[in-house]
Order: sequence, then C-alpha cells, then structure tokens
Amino acid sequence: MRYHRDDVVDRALVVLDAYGLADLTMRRLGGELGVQPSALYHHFPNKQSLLAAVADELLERGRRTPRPSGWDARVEAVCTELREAMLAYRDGAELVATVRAFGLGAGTPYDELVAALTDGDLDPALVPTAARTLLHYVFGHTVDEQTHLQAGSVGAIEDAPREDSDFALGLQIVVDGIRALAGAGSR
Amino acid sequence: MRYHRDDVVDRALVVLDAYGLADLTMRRLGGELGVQPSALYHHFPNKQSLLAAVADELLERGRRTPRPSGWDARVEAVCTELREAMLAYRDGAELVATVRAFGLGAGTPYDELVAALTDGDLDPALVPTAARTLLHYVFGHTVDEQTHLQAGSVGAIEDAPREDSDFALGLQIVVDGIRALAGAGSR
DNA sequence: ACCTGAACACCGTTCAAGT
DNA sequence: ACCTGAACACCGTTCAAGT
Repeated sequence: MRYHRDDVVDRALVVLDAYGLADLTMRRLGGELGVQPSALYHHFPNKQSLLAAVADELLERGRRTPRPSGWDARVEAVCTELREAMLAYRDGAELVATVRAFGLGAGTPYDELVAALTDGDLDPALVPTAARTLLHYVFGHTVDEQTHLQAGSVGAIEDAPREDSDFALGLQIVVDGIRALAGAGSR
Repeated sequence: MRYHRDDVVDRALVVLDAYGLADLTMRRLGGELGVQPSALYHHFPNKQSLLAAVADELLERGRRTPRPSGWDARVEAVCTELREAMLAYRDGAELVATVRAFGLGAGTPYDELVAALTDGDLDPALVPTAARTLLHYVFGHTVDEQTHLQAGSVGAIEDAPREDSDFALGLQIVVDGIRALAGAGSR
C-alpha cells in the first residue's frame, strides 16, 4: 500500500498515543505502516521534521476557535487550549516542547498571545517577553503534570481537579504580573 | 588507572562542556577515561543517575552563598544563580531540565524558593505553586537562551546584555504576580 | 512518486570473567 | 572494588535500485 505525508502523520499520532514518545521511532512507525523505515525519508528529510509535523497536527486538533473578548480572558483561553491540546495525547507536552526547542513549528500560540497582549495596550517592547513567559509557564507546568499523571497510573482521577486549579493559579500569577507591568507603564 | 564516582562526574562535565549533551554518551565518556563503557556501570546503575549526579555537581559549582534579606530579593538571587550556573556549561540548562523531568536530583533551588516565599508571608497554600512557576520560567527561559546563544556562534557578545535584561524582565513579571497574589491574601 | 534491501555508524545495558 | 570483552537489542540515516 502507498501513503503520503498526512497518512504518516496520522499514524505517528496513533503510535505516540499508544506507546509514547520514546517508542515513536522511525523503525517502529515504518513497521506500523508495513513499510521499511527508509521509506519515511521520502516524506520527511529527517525525524525532527516528522516530529514537527506531528506536533503541529496535534495542536491543530486541539483548536476550539471562538475566543473571548478582553485581552486577559483571551490570553487565558489560548493557554488553556494549548495545555488541553497537549494533554490529549500521551507525551504530547514533551513532544511540543521538544519541537519548539529545536526551533521548528508551533509558532501559532506565540502569535496569538502577541496579538492578545498588543490589544491589551501593553507596551510593545514588553509584549514578546510577556508572551514567552506565558509559554514557558504553560510548557513547564504541562510537561510536569503529564509526567506525573502517567507515573501514578491509578488514582489519576482524584488528582485531575487539583491539577486543573493548580494550572489556573500559576497562570493567574503570570497574568497578574503582566497586568502589574502594564499598569506601571502607559496606562 | 582506576577511578571512583567523583572522577567520572568530573570528566563527564568536561565532556559535556566540550562536546555537548548529545555527545555525552556512556561509550564516549568511557573512551575519555580510557575505560570500557561497561565499567561506568560499576559507579552508576544507569545513564540517568549519572546525568543526575552531573547536574547536581554543576549546580553545586554555581553556588554563590550569601543571600540578600527580603523575600523578593532572595527569590531573584536564587533564580539568577540558577540561570548562571546552567549557562556556565554547554547545554547546562537542557541537562538540568532533563534530569528534573525524570524526577531525580536538583531539588535544592525548589527548597530555597519555598523557604524564601514562606518568609515573605505568602499564603502557605500558594507557596508550592509560586515556587514551581518561578522554576518553569527560569528553566524555560534559560534553555531557549542557551540554544539560541549556541546557534549564533559569532555576535553572541552583542546579544548577551539584551538576554540579561530580558531574563530580569520576565522574572519581574512572575515576582510581581506573586506579590499581587500575596497582597490579595492575608496581608 | 513511493518503496525495498542492505549497509554504516552508532546507542544503552547485561553479564561472566578477570585482578 | 574496579574493570574487560563480548554480546544483545536496538537507533537514525544513506543510497543504489526497483515499480
């Protein structure tokens, strides 16, 4: 059977969710598709760009488009959506963080945060730093959370609500910090 | 020649700084020591615990002990020291973040932040979240920073001061956010 | 355009055996 | 206590060749 790029990405997400990022190897993915590992190099120049495509698709699937009005509610919506998109797949947070680390893909959340903060009358010189600080929080928290959720397989149901409100609390710290900085400035 | 644990850690830091985390393999480290890779398993049960020991030693070497008084100045001192310790070795931030991700070592900065925040009269229920939020920021920013510094080999001298003040700005956001939360509470 | 088959240059880890 | 030598079960990537 013959595949193209999107089939490979789809199957990679299945393998990721079933076996985790460490087992998402070119050889294993080839095996799942009934194809030699070298065949994947027809679709992607290397594993990094395959992972970037998988991360982008994962984020795409997590999009819930209607955004609230008000810059702070919009910032919170973007961050919450990002977290939930990553939690929806096993090792999703680690995957997206890894892809971001080597400078590929996943630029959409950053751009959305920049747009929201700009609408909030934040000094333009502070916008990129504020946006990146939000992303560092979301990635850091969600990677930790997902690691621990997967570690304690049983009893995860009880921990889930505490994690939700803990995420909201840390997010509130960062957003309040941005508000403090905005207040000290032009407004 | 015969080594013990500390010799192996010392040499691992040399290899890390010279060749980077990706090339810090059991085989390469063995080679640098003039020893079979399997010999390293006499000193460490696996690579993860070797890396944890290397990360701990890296942080140990970065300690500049006198701490300022005032909870916020102390928080900033801990975060700045942590960043500088990681920047002192190639891929230092990635190493420490990786070790932290699989739940080993590097608990000292967290404990110090908890102590500082507790002294700052922050509601004890908020202290762990505030401390982890600070760490997410420091790790996220420093990993990004170190990746980009290493990418643009030339001209890094010009970028350094901008990175310093950018780190301080993001840190101010988080600290101000904590202050806002503290103000809303018991004080 | 999409894939095979074979190879290259690596990994971490185990384990019996040596000193 | 510290190390050797050999093996096991893997990796990502390249490349000539096939359809």
